[in-house]
Amino acid sequence: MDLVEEAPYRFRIDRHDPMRVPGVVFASRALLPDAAGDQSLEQVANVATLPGIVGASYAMPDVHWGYGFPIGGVAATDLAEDGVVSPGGVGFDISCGVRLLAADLDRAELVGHLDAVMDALSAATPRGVGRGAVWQLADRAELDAVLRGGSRYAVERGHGNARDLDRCEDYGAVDDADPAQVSERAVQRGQQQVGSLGSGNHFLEVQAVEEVYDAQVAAAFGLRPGQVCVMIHCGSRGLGHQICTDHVRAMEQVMPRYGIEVPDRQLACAPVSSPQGRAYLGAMAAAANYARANRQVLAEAARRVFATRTGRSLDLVYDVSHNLAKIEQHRVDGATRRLCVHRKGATRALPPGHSDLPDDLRPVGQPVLIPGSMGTGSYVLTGVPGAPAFASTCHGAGRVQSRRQATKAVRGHDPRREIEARDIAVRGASRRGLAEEMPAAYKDVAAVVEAAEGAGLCRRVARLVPIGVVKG
DNA sequence: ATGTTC
Repeated sequence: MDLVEEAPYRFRIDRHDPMRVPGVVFASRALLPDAAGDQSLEQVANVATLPGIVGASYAMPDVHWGYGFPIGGVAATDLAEDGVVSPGGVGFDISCGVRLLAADLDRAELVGHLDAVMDALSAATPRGVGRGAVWQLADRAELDAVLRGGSRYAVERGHGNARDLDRCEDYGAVDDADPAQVSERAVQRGQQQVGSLGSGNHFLEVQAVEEVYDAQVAAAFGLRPGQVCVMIHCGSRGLGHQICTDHVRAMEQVMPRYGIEVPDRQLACAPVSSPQGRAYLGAMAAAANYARANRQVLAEAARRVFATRTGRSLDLVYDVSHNLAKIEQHRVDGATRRLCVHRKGATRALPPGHSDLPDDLRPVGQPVLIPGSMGTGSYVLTGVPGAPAFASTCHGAGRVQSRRQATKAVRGHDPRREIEARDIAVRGASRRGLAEEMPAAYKDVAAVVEAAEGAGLCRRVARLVPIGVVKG
């Protein structure tokens, strides 16, 4: 793959047939994927062949190999040019994302309570593959209410407060969810998982604000040095996974009908305006709302723990997804166009002044939440004006080892002890689960964030360090 | 990521 370094932290893959647009990779040279074990740059080029794609096929600094599209990829298609939507451009974990809560508590005040808080969070957070959830939905009708209403419905049912919704992307729910496009099997998988963490890289962490880069913006976000926070990273569980599976299959079957050819069958797609495109977007929106409700009720469970064990509250800083496609308006070549923006392992990063931000955040921009690898720290960023890639930035550290490689790499090591040796309390997680998530399996999140900022995608606001982690 | 291979 030929890369042209066209600016600091910016490489170009020149357009060649059948690409419709170039590829653009935002990264330092050191962060570029290793071609030997990772074909994500070929995937960037493959995505550039999609009908209706505009600008470029973009990759964030944490890019790595994924299903069809790279994880860390951003691609926008023009609705007026028969642009397509592709489930592979969203990923299996639809609306997987991050929620950050800030405690009215300083790190020093938590010291004596940490074990009790961690034990209580562990008990209050259903996790791992399979069942167990905070919220027992009454019936299918209530699941449909979750699919339509997301965090708004959760709050309506007592899981949180009205102010929470101002601090959620889309005020807690996306429009146009269509539960009728969610298969019976997806419904069955989703019925008993609202309020569950899942496994893999999903976690609930107690963290502390270690460093503030912009005091004014941090204060507007509700963050101060030394403050205790809770970060939750999870998604739409089996429901989102099943929806992705179902709609990839449906699109594979109809692509010839639309005359669409793609270089990888995992790029299955259909025009946004087609019945299959609309069906996917309706089901995807339902899964997005499910994921938001999931994070809302997990956060509420964490709040109850903090109230009981410390007497302190947890205020929502923000909740944002990093696996989603959205219909958005952007300026392209001097004209405003309606685009289907796919962000897969990429986070929306609205700049200051954006009309979709609530009043108190509009002057400073959207909080962007970046979880690091386990035990290494996380970042809070904000959007910047005039950024490339349709107001998007990175989503995390990004894998450099496959799960299999990571499992092999810990032979002869004790992963739990190595995390605890960093003064981080660990609750839950199998040996293999920890092995797959060890820092060595990931890029350095600090380098990823430096590259994202250097490329003009976002700006650093604060860095958080882990105190305790609850894992599946 | 995932009732970790319909």
